[in-house]
Amino acid sequence: MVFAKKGFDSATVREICRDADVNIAAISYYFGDKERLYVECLKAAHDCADAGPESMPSWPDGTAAVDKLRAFIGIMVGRTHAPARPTAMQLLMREFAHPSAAGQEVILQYIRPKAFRLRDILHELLPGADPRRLLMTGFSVMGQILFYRQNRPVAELIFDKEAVDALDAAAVADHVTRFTLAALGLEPPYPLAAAGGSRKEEERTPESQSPDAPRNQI
Amino acid sequence: MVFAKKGFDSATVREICRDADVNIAAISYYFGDKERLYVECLKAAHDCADAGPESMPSWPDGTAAVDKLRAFIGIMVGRTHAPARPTAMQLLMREFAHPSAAGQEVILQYIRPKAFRLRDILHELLPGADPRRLLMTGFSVMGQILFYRQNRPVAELIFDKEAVDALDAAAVADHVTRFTLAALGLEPPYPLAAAGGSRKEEERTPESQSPDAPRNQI
DNA sequence: TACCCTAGCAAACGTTTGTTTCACGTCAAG
DNA sequence: CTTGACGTGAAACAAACGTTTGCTAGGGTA
Repeated sequence: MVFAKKGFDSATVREICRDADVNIAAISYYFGDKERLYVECLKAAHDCADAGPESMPSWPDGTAAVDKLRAFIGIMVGRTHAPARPTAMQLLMREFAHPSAAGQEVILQYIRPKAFRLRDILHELLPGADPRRLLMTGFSVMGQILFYRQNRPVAELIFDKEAVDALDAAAVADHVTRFTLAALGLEPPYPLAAAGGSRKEEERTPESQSPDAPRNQI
Repeated sequence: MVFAKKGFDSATVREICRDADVNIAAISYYFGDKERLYVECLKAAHDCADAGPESMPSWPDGTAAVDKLRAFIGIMVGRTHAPARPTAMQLLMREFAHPSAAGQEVILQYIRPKAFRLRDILHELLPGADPRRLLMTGFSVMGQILFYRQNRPVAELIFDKEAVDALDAAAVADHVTRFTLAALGLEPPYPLAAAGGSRKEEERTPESQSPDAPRNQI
């Protein structure tokens, strides 16, 4: 998708049509104009990013809050770090950074439930925390997760590209989970737990988490 | 600056010149073309963002690593959260998210020293940690800090705008510092240290408390 | 056959883009 | 006073933009 790579303004209808092998007039015919095509792309991207092998599960009643947080982080890292549809996620993230009036609603619909889900988990985890701290704690979790998507190009420039690329979804999810749980006092401090050497390097998940997923362009 | 608000492609030379009260031909006369003007803007933004009342200090020899981290976080939060030159920081962050070939060098020059500084501090703080974990820990710190700049629009959409705006630089810096130090086991766990007594259960959770409601279509 | 409607295409539309041109004003040096 | 370099503003430029137009098939209906 050209919109995902270049953004709304930089993407031209001619390039989009050349890429999709359709005639220029088709955009006007089917969508009306460029902006309405963009909105439809956003909706499609939202549907793509939201669907997947694992949606946000509704846990069994007895699930411990810590496990919920663990699962939440794992899913969110998987979604953003190695999404089934990279271009769809890229398009959403672009709107994320610079929301346009067109995509505001779509973004809200996509993000809001997850934000509330995280806050509910944290609230269950820290019953006594005031809302302000709850909010910032959620931001700390999401900030860690989103960093790898939003700042990866810069990180690869500054450090070794290979070292950054070696951080796969499983490693990142594990790190963020431990870091967060340790910060909340729900697990031993991070470096001490790691110094024991119990951490196995072999448990990385195979990167093809959905080998049969249709990978067509939006 | 029009570039900061709209990005390179969306900003037109006519709007830039109208905004700056100069003639269109002046751009060609002084800079050559639009792109070289953009590079000069980036350099100027870098100079603006780097200068300030407190540059990155060189601490006295005896400074404890914890205090260095505290100061680092405080400075970075202050720079990104309430920068002296908002538009300059906005322009840098735009390049940050979508680096162009033009601005790559400028960005590297601006960010790289700070990244290494943070890693040195963390290395001093955690002598035994392997590089991989050191890297991710630095990302966790920077992710928390950058979240408030890169995702503020979305956060304001999802939660109360006032609640998000109430998180000033000092509060964010304090939170990130405590969260990080607790995660590293260098301070007591965060919620315990903070649980002074604000035990208010009647916080405003806007109707998000429907655990298995069908509206949750994630 | 005659008619209508939809889908799709090439070409052209008017506008806006970044850039260039050129005449004019300024001012210090010769 | 003349000269020439410098800076500036209005206009013009080709190219590219999003959008519209007019036309051609093709299939269903009466």
